[in-house]
Amino acid sequence: MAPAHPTRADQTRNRILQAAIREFSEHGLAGARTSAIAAAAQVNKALLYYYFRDKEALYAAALEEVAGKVAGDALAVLDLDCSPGERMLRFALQHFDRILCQQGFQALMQQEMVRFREGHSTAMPIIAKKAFEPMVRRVQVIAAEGMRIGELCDMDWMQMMYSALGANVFYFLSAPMVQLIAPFDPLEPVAVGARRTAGIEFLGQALFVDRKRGAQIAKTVLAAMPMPDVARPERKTA
Amino acid sequence: MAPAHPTRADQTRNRILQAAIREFSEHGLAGARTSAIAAAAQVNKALLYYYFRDKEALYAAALEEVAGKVAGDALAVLDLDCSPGERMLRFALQHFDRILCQQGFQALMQQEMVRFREGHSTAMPIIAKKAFEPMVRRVQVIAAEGMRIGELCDMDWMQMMYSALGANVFYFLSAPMVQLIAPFDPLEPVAVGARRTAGIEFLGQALFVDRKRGAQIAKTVLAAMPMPDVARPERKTA
DNA sequence: AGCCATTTATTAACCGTTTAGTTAGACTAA
DNA sequence: TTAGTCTAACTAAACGGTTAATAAATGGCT
Repeated sequence: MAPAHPTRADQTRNRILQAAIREFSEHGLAGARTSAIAAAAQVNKALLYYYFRDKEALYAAALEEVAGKVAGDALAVLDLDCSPGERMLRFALQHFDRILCQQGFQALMQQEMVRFREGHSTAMPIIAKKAFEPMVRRVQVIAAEGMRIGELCDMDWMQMMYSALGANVFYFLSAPMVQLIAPFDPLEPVAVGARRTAGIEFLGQALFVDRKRGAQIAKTVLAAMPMPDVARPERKTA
Repeated sequence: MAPAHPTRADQTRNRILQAAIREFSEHGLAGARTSAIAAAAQVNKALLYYYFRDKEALYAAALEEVAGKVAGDALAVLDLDCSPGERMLRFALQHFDRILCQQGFQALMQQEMVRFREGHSTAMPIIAKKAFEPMVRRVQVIAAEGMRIGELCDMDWMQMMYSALGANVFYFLSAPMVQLIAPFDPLEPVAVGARRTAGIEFLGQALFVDRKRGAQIAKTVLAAMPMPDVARPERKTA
């Protein structure tokens, strides 16, 4: 995958891909401009068509790039050596941090889900099978294990996923709207940190048979996984 | 607002608006075609510009139309005459049913949130203030009341909202992907019904101080609010 | 009621710009 | 030299938006 000697061409191709991820996540497939991608990658527009068949192929490649990275990270967390409940909380927290750090990815996926529901989209099936299916399968066995040993409440494992991840997605999804009607900025580090803590503590209360134990594990996980610096100064008004 | 005699012009304008809601929710602002909207509304393209300044103004009008309806429905539920905890569960359930019935609205909002985060969008501030702020405020006082009387767990009320609504949004948002990797279709009525029940029962367990009472109320609410028929046969392959 | 003047609603045809995509050829490192 | 990269210049089509002309209401006046 990653060659020892990234040739000049490889670097160029990658510059294009990174620029594409940015442009597509900000404007969607239809809204993205190929000329903008070329400019951001500092190449001629024709070069996009040298490396990728057309706009849609470039879009699919961008999607695949981010999805692969995400699934890899997630699987690593799910295979840690600790109790199923703790792995679940770690999984949820990592999910939160990923959205926090790579909001581009999240925007990309959201738009693609809408697009796919309408019947367009060809990339989804591929990344679903390749990246997300293994991850979801893993969560399923962990949830089952946690219930079997009496650590986690007996409930549908999918329900557990929806509870664990839904609030994360929704927090960032609704942030722009909350910014407008709340007296604070939900994307400010202090607010993000509070929400991050609250989310995990909530899962500790909601998922575990023993709420005391849930609170304990939540504390452990939060201590073990400090909030990453989000090095994005946001240039909205520019 | 709604005149006793909707004139011919009013009907036309409304046809355009409905067509716009559909087209924009399926393709986004950039992807939507004004000619497609005109065709769907069975009018000449120039009529769009007779009733609305430009494409973006039409988009804003479509957004405002759906947001207004949503907020109205939600406020009605929040003012029912029952305990704060029950109102919260009813609110969450109605939120679920709304997404189920009006998936177009949800797609529209999601895309707009992404768009707004990137700095574009002019419609968001208006619909935020007019439609969503009153709703959120109402939830806040209900949550506070529920905690004060010892019915609901003591937690940040925003956290409560994120938990209650996040899973709903996430369920439908992720449905296209789940369709690809799960052995069942999450949008099939039986799956939707199961998830609907599970979500409310989960909140009954997670939000209430007394889990028994939470389960009881969840059962009551589910009985009082039967799942609506979703009269959308889906024509994806067409 | 019936007729005309004025406004409102609607359309066919068109225009300028933007956009994805192409071509023909130049540069560069082995 | 030559295969692999890369670009300036171009094209054809699509798109948002306009215009000028027409059809349908509306409201007064007799």
